[in-house]
Amino acid sequence: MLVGYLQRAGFAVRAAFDGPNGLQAVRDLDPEIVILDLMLPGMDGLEVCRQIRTFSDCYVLMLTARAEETDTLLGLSVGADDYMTKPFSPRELIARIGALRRRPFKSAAAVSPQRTWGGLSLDTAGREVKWADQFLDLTRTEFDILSVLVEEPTKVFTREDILDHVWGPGWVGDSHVVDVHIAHIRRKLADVGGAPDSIRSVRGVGYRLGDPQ
Amino acid sequence: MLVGYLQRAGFAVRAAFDGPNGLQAVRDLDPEIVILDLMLPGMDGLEVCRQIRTFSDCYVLMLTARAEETDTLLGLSVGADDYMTKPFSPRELIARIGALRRRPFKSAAAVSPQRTWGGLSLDTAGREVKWADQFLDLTRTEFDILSVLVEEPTKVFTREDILDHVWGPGWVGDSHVVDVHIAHIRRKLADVGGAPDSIRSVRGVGYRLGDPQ
DNA sequence: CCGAACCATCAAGAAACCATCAAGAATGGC
DNA sequence: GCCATTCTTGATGGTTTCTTGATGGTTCGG
Repeated sequence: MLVGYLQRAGFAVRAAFDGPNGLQAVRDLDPEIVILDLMLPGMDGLEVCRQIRTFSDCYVLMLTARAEETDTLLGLSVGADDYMTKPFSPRELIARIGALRRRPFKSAAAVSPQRTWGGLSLDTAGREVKWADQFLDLTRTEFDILSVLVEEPTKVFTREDILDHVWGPGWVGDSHVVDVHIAHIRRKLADVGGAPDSIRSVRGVGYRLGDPQ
Repeated sequence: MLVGYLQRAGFAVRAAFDGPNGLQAVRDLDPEIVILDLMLPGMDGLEVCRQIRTFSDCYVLMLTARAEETDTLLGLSVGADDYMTKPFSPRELIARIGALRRRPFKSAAAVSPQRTWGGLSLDTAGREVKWADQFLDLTRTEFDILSVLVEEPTKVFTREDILDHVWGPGWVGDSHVVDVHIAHIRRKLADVGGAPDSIRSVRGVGYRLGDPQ
């Protein structure tokens, strides 16, 4: 029945009637979307989904007869992208498929832009910094300074550059503050084993990141 | 009440107070959107929806008092495009209508039904939040804030970000309100055993969700 | 080799920030 | 119109973070 609807909606469809056959078909055809019934002969639908996820990033839409919460949670936890509870209308199925394909994110939505340089990596949206795999606990100003440096990792920034970016152009005060914050960042980096010259001083000019090793 | 909100949002609104009158109005006016309460005098909301579907393709948004699964499933199966559970915030309603109209395919599923992060899971249509398997009883604003955070769980949102999303860009007032609501959410989370840093404060910046364990 | 400029670090007071509580205002349900 | 819930504002206290000033070491030019 589903095959008919989907074909009429313009999709190329391949049906499989048990878990192992389905899995093989996914491997062979590398489809855009898999529609997977939770109740399958031969293999649990959840298991099939888990297996698919080991080699494919395609969209998986689960069908389940029972609306029990546990099912849906389980489904999502093994990597399904959406689920539907029977009975559903063909119209809704088509709509859901459309929604999946339009979804640019998937798990990628959760991944925010990261800048890395050498052992450093910082997530600007989440404001997290790591050296290798260790998180650094930086204050706001420390983080802001580091992100300025990382933005052009080979450039030397004067204290004024840094003040302009982090404090804003209107700020008045001693540019020596920058030194203090840099010292703090260095200290925290050292505490997690960061390279000693991750932040270099350029005498008479300012600061820049060290070359990555 | 709804009529007021919708009019202020720029919609032309026609209200009807029972099923038959509503149906007749839909026939007469051929509206773009129908907002339909499941609890209606004179005729069941589901029946009204089914009838509408016999002659119209307009968007149907169902309102339901209780978030019982059966209601929502039934609603979707008779051809509703989305549903909301009371109590919802007016801005949420406006947002949903906007989403409906922008949607090329019609279905509640275009908005992914559930968002989860760590032990948190929230159902955006039903406006229900759970930690593990416990429901949280959040107010509108609390729910709205949490859904903003969950939308990009690794991002730090400033208070202004949150105000813009939840209160709308025009709002004037102390951004300190956000703190208070966050405190309330935290309290309710703690009451059901939620992870202590489910919502992190990022000093000097704002708030974000904690990493899932 | 000496002095001046420069930088790193420390410490302490000042400022900013956040959590929480409480009370009045607003809102929506009946 | 009244009542209960929810929202907003204000005040307070404790904590973190920022800034400044002082001190001592280092580098570089003369």
